[in-house]
Amino acid sequence: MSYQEQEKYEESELYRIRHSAAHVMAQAVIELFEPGEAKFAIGPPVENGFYYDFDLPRNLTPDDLKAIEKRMRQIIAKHHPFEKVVVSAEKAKEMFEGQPYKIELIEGLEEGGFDEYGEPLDEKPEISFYSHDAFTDLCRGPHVEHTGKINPSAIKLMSIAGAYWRGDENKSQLQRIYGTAWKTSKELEEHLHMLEEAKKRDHRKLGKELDIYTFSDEVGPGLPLWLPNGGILIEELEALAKEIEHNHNYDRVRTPHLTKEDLFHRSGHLPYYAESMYPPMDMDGVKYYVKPMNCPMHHKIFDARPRSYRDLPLRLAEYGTCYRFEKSGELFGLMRVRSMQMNDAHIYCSEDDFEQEFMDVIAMYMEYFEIFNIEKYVMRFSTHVKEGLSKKYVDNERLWLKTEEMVRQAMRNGNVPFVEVPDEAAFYGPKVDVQVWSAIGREFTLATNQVDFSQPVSFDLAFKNSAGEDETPLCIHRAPLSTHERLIGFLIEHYAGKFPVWLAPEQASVIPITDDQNEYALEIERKLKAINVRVKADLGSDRMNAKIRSAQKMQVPYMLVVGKREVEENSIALRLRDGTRKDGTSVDEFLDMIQGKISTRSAEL
RNA sequence: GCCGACGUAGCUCAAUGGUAGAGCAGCCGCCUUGUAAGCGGCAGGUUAUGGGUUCGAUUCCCAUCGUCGGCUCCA
Repeated sequence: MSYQEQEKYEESELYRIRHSAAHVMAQAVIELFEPGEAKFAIGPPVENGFYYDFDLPRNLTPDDLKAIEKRMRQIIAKHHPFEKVVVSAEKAKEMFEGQPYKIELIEGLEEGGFDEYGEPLDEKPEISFYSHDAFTDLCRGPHVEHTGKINPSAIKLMSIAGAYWRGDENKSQLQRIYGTAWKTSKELEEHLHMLEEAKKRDHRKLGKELDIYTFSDEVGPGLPLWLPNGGILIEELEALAKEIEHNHNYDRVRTPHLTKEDLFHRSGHLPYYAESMYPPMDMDGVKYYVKPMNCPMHHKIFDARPRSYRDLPLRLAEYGTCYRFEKSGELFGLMRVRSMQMNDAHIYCSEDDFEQEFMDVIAMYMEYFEIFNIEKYVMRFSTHVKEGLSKKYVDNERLWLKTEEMVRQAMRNGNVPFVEVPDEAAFYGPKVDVQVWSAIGREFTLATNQVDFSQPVSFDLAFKNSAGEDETPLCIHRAPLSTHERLIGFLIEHYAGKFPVWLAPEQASVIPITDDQNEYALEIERKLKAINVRVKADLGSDRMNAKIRSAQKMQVPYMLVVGKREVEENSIALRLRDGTRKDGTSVDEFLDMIQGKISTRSAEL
């Protein structure tokens, strides 16, 4: 669901159904325990369903889930009406005695401060309850008229998960039950089918099947090993990035993986980012850290000699390898790893040049998105919050406000739609991220474009302006192609393994029908290799059908079937990955065609 | 890191308180084939690791490691 659609969803019938289903589920869960034993927290509708969080005397099991679902159907069958009452805060607290989470919510509402997610509210809301059958919940609604409006054959409890109260890892951990609810059983089935289909695109599954990457317990969690096919993807992506960056006047640099501790103190990574860094290693009493980001080293390159305004904007690019100590539970296939190569660059510019440089990066996003046919994404403008200053964010409110306004204006002037998200900035400045979704619906930041007003100061970076005075540059950190890891994880799912020809690890497979055509197949292989096509003649003892099948499974874009006829005609029977056949294609014609597809990075076969 | 589930051959999965079996992949042979699996054979596992219970553990228990579903966090 996009952010824009959220407003409409809250007014929909489906939203009321799901919200009501959450209440029914809560009743069923509470009934499993002695009165007062089960504490319940919140239970909102979410995309495709709902959840409810509980604090229970014991852990729920999958068998409980079945029992809860069964009980829900009984409650639904009784057509209990949902009734709303507005009450005073005192009365509300009285009624929820022994329910600490509810009391906390009521106190939040009473102060007019926060909603059920702990988000600040503009005005003091009324306190209302919704009741059905024997269950009453603090709730602002809305609900369906009665439980019978929930279709008992269109609901399903999906999973049990842990979740922190108010999303705060320092608070108690609750048990969350996720459910899905629809209007009809057909919609439910379609949803479940869609989840199955999504699993087939999961990059962890396809990455294995297509021999792209692997993990080894001995190497370590979150440290992917790229197989040859993955190596090809990386090289193609780097070639693309280098080409585009060349066109946008970037200079390429290279920096080491290790740095002395002091550099990261100066950059602010220590302490702001320390939690995500691998612990230091000690060399003769000096501490070294593996780098979680490339920026400090690029700053030193900027500072390698005195700079003039004539040097600016200075754009330093590097596919830098970084290491971040992500918490174990945060790892996720290729999308969230501990070693990564970033499509990194740092742009040093004057304030006057800022808008143009920032928007040039946004334009670069668009160039890439066109090449990859990426259409579903959201630009997120992440800003600081005052309370985070000196804790999560460098302590300079004036520059935060100033740079945030610069970004806001630049995005508006460029007519780029974005959503603004407070309290998600980098420690050194505001940023615009591109959010995408994995096949299984998990949200990820793909590209990023960040302003940094802090590090240039702490690194004493300066250039002589045209008046001959020292001026501090702004720094833009940007990664339009994300990291190889996350981008490739994303692309595997985006293409469902069917990479465009230019990216495909194996671009063509020559398939002789009998051994008599082996020589001819090798000749075609040679011709293709000569124009740098990744091709293999499949001379194995399998029958042609089996060879086609294995090429199909590896999503090879072109299968060149050659039999007696083709040898005589100096042609190929071309089969595209999508099943299209072009028999009698001349060899020269095919050479031209594949070369064209590759050189233009065509999305078409 | 936290809550929960899971961990059998390269892959997908089966079985059992008496030291495991299939399909695919691999290797060898036969077949010489016209657009998604030709046939036969061989080989492959200290059942993640380390303890414990037991006459006996892969199966039961504990710990560790890893993976997965979430939470937190993020490129």
